[in-house]
Amino acid sequence: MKNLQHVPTCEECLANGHELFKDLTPEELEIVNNGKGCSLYKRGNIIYHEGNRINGFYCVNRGIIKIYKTGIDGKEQIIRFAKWGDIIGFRSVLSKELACTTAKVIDDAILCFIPSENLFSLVKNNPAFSIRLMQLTCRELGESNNFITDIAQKTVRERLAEILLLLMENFNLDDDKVLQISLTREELANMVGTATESVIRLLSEFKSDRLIDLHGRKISLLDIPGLKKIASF
Amino acid sequence: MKNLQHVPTCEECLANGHELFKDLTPEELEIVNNGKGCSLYKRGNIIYHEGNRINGFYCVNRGIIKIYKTGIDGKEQIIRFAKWGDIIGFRSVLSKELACTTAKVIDDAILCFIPSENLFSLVKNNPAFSIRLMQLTCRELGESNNFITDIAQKTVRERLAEILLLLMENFNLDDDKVLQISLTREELANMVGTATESVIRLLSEFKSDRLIDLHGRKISLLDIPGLKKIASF
DNA sequence: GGACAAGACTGACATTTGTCAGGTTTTCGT
DNA sequence: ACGAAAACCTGACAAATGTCAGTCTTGTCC
Repeated sequence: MKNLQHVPTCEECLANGHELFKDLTPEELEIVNNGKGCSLYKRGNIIYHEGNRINGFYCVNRGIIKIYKTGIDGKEQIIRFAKWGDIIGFRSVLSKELACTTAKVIDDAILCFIPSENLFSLVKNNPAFSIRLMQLTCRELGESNNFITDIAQKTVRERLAEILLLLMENFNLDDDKVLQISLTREELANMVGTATESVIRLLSEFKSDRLIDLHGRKISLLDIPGLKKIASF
Repeated sequence: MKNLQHVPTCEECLANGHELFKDLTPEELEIVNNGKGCSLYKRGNIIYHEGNRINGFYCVNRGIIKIYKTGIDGKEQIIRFAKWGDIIGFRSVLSKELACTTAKVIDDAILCFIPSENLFSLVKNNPAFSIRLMQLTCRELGESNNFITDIAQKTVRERLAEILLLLMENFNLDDDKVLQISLTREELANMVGTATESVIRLLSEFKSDRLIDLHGRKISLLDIPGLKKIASF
């Protein structure tokens, strides 16, 4: 990957509200900052592959990454997205397993790689960091439990409405109510866990019911309460 | 819950191969052991309810607990089981969230409750414990990713075969190849994420294909390779 | 700007799975 | 051991969703 002209620093992210390293001493922060490697990734680049060993974790400085698992016949199941302030790759490092997901860039991104020795060193020397990291991991585990239950029990229609609302919460709408993340219909289907055509049909239906508007890949959410009702919140 | 005549000790579990407290000093182990409360739970007892605050976590000393989330119309989605050596309830403690699951006893159980102050104290003072707990949590997160992908992509038939094999791995077969966990058809359906009748029909089909045998609630796995083939391992 | 590939859309039809209803068997508690 | 409730089973039918094929539109690259 290309190297950067402006290398992001941990201090900048901290100043912008990044939380993971909030409890680090200045010395610890300097060690992490000096030990990291930051790279620019273009849309479509793979950060790490399912099945590979990862020797560190990544902080997302800009852009959007999709984290997915490849199932039957190579079909993707998107597990989640990562954006500024999120970290990826730590699960396999800490569990001492191979990566069980692939991370792919969907909006041009900058990621900072932090070697696993630095991660383990922080866990060993800074209990406040450990607690914060565990909090993050356990929240992700709770989200997974919700995800499992939704996929198992909700209809595709309910799920699509819910996914649109979750995307709104995570990535916001602009002034025209357009979702600030651009996904193919296939990617939406890979989040819902259904066939691409099912998503296309339901989006058309939502459009004709005036719940959303569609312009190419752009999706405007016109009726949030209506979508919430369908999503069975 | 009833109190016990024989109170299990942490030392006994350690001697039997329990791993979570493996890195504790003798002093730390004594504090945990003295601070815990052990109770007997009968089949059907609830250990903790979804939505409640939990002020500690539980070590399972004997018996089997099902961990489930309640979805639409009160339908359960079983997330996993816990048996001897497993811990439950730590996720909500560490994430500082309410419990997102319910834990219910399916085989009479003994559980030891460890207060959250002791958990946080260990994390603060024993980095090896922290690393071990994080490893455990991250492995569970990896399993969740698999679960999500399977539910989304596999047919109910594939999933049922897979669930039977997972139950075999976790709870073993006896000499007659009978699964050593007793579940209703509804519970199996709540693991697969499908209707009870679908499970019943598929079990009948597996039986007539000589993959399994059924005697009341007892399920014998007769053809492991056949089940693995169906499960798309 | 043009060409081509990828993605989006639609309809027809097939398959899978769920719901409902009724009857049978097993489990559980006394 | 008995009775009641829970669980299991089965068939018919409905609903949801997937697959396939063909056409149209958008995005990307030169």
